[in-house]
Amino acid sequence: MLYSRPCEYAIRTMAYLARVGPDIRVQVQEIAPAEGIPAPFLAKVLQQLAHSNLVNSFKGPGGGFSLNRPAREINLYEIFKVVDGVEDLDRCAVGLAECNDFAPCPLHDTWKAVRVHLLQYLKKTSLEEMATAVERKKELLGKVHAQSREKKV
Amino acid sequence: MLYSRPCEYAIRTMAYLARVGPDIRVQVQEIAPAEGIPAPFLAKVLQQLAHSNLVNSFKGPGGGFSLNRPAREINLYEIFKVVDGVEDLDRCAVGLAECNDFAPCPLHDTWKAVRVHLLQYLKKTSLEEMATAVERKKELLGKVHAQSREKKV
DNA sequence: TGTATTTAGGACAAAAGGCTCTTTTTTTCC
DNA sequence: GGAAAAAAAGAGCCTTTTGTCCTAAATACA
Repeated sequence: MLYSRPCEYAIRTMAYLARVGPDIRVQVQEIAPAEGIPAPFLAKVLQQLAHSNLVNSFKGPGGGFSLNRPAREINLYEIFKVVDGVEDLDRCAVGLAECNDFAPCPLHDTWKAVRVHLLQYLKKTSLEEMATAVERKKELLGKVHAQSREKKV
Repeated sequence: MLYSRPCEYAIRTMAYLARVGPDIRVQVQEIAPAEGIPAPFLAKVLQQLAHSNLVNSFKGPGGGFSLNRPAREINLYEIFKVVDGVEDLDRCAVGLAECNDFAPCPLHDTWKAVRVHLLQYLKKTSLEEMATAVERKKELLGKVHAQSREKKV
């Protein structure tokens, strides 16, 4: 509805990385089953995130992915922009060609307001907040996975 | 972004029918080029609208499609509901499973507000308003087509 | 009654999105 | 240096969406 499947996967995966902590390398094989995402497909998404410097990737034994910056400094809008692009949001909500502020469609102002609202929210919501919220939710749902990891730099 | 292509076509086509007036039969062959919609595909969409009793269809010479009710009494939500269905709107905006008011995702409240906002707008915007707005827009853009038609009942 | 016109409806085609598989490259560790 | 581990890269498949085509049915009108 709001964004594509790869983008949804990207957000959830980055929230996962945020939860395990900075500089912790996590492999596709761990994230995919934990988040219920097809592993080979997730690999593609992570590749894209790595190209955009949202995550770091490390090959070889002990390799994996980690956040490039602290979760606090990454907002959802960045992820959205990288994966889905932002062009569609400028389309007229009812698909009328050449819809703009000068010659608006009946939905124009409403849609514009909605759009601005959403974008602002995406921009001001950090991955850290997102991760916290997800964690809280999992606790509520009784789905806590205890996992131990080794810290690397 | 907001809704599917068939739905976009449906709204534009019904606005077209609203503009030509009640009880005027218009053929696919007229609407399609005027609105830049592939004719065979539009025929399908109109079929669907006819099944849902949003438009009347008439076969044979002098046939075509017309609105079933006055444009003032049709709102955009009805069209949206018939063509796209309304189920997707209930999904979590960030695709988190089991997102609900009890265990919300960070976007939950925002997305919910956006959704309500949009639905209300679709419900309160009539096809008549839509048609008027489109007409005004076309005038502004200097795209006025003069057309004469014969009125039938 | 016959013919032209127009929608109805089913089957098919193309494009896009989502997903998989295999091979290559890089890295670690022995 | 060699073996194993992990991501990178690219080719290919499946499903959904979008769009096309063809034949049948209904209607108006001569």
